[in-house]
Amino acid sequence: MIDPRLLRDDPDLIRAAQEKRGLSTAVVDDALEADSARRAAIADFEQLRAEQKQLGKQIAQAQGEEKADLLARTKRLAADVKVAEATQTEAEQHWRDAVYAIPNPAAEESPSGGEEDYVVLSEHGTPRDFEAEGFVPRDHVELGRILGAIDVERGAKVSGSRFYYLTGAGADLELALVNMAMDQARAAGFTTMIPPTLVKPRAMEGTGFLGQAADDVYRIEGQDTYLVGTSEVPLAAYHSDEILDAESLPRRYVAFSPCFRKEAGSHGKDTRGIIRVHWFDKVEMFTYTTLEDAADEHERLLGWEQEWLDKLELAYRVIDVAAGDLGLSARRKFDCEAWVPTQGRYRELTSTSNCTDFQTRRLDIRGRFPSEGSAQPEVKPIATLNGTLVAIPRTIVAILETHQQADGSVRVPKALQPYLQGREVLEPVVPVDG
RNA sequence: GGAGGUGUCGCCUAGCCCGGUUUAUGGCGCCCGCCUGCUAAGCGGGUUGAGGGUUGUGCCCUCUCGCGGGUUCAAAUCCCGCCACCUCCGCCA
Repeated sequence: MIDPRLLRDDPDLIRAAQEKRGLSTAVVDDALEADSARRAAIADFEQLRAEQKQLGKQIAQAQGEEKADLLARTKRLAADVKVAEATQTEAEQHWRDAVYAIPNPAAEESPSGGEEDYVVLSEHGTPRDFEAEGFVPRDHVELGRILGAIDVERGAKVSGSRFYYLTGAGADLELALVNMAMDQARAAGFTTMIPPTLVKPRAMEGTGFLGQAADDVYRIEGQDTYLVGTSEVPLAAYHSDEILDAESLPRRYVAFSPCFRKEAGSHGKDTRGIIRVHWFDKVEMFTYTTLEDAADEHERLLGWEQEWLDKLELAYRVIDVAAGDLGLSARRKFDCEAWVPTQGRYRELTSTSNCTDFQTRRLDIRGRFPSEGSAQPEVKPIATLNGTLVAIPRTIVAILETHQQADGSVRVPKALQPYLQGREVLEPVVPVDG
């Protein structure tokens, strides 16, 4: 959630932020109204409650007639207290709903506008010119078939559309990528994690996935439990209700986990292959740090993503995602998009978001800081950030298509070879045409 | 899944049976000060978090004893439900 004090003190700032995302400012007025209603209700209840407690103390000491008299008075008061408390509870719920509807204001640097209004920050490597090389590139589905690496037909047979099997070299490729990613993160100081991927509503809501993104989330029938779409969820909720010592920051975690997405509203998009699927495995980086350090950490996460893509010898660009295309929690987001030869365009491979204190406020995660001038430490909000290291299917798509050769084989990037039993090339397992 | 037990302000712990000066006891740890040539010991004080009011920035108030209800003038304490952990049994990879 946004800082409620900021909303109260500078609502115009939040209104401007809503407009930058292309959203209505009505929610800001709703929230302001709910806030003053809430505060009035609190003052009301607290006054009555204080009175009740005072009388209660007197009753404990009073005797006889005096006691009976006090009891009669406070009995009426008790009813009022009950009503005031209910009013307060309701007002706080209203307020919470209103404030929760407001997304994290986008960073000043984030471009205004929607999905198409991103800004390209940099380009790396050169897309291969297959025409100059004299052959027509095969797409990843065809390459996956030739290499015995991807089986989408049987995936659909067993689980439905947007499911697949990784087989043989494909499965080997996933394990190699995961191990390589984990090694890189470990070397950078991340703590490796295998988190649970079924979570309670608190974790889902706390990370901002039950708002506008709720349609994309699998819920377990008959249970208040969800399948996560990213390990960001269990990694953020990991420290919920905790106060972290400032000296322990930044805390960096890297997790391997499956991810589940309904892909509601993407009917007909990317129906071929494994670009957009209901389940995939991912290695995700996650950082808890101070608000002051968050922007720098965001750059570092981007740096690790680029290091990763460089090692895979892919051509990619980095974009600054526009405000209207940010998730609920993000203040700023960078996507790394790799060139996919048969699509003739860049596709998102990794993504890193700075969520500042949006998630930590919802999940009650704070930092304990030594305060200047005072002996007592200070408890303050902290920031969370996340970044993909490797989302398996799309990375496999980019590797197969980018490093394919005319005979249907695929060259293995040098850095990946040690993780693939030293293989330099993935060879076809079926006869190849032309 | 069944039976029993436990859950207190960073950690440990008293209080619960028998509701009311409980402003939740004591210890450990941590912080500040005193003492001291230095360190330790000793002595004194402080130390959950959230929210509201006031702007006198220091003070006042409310909430917080696993969570949620209930009883009562009043709940850590009594009642109901839930959750987590421990022990035993059952089942299971």
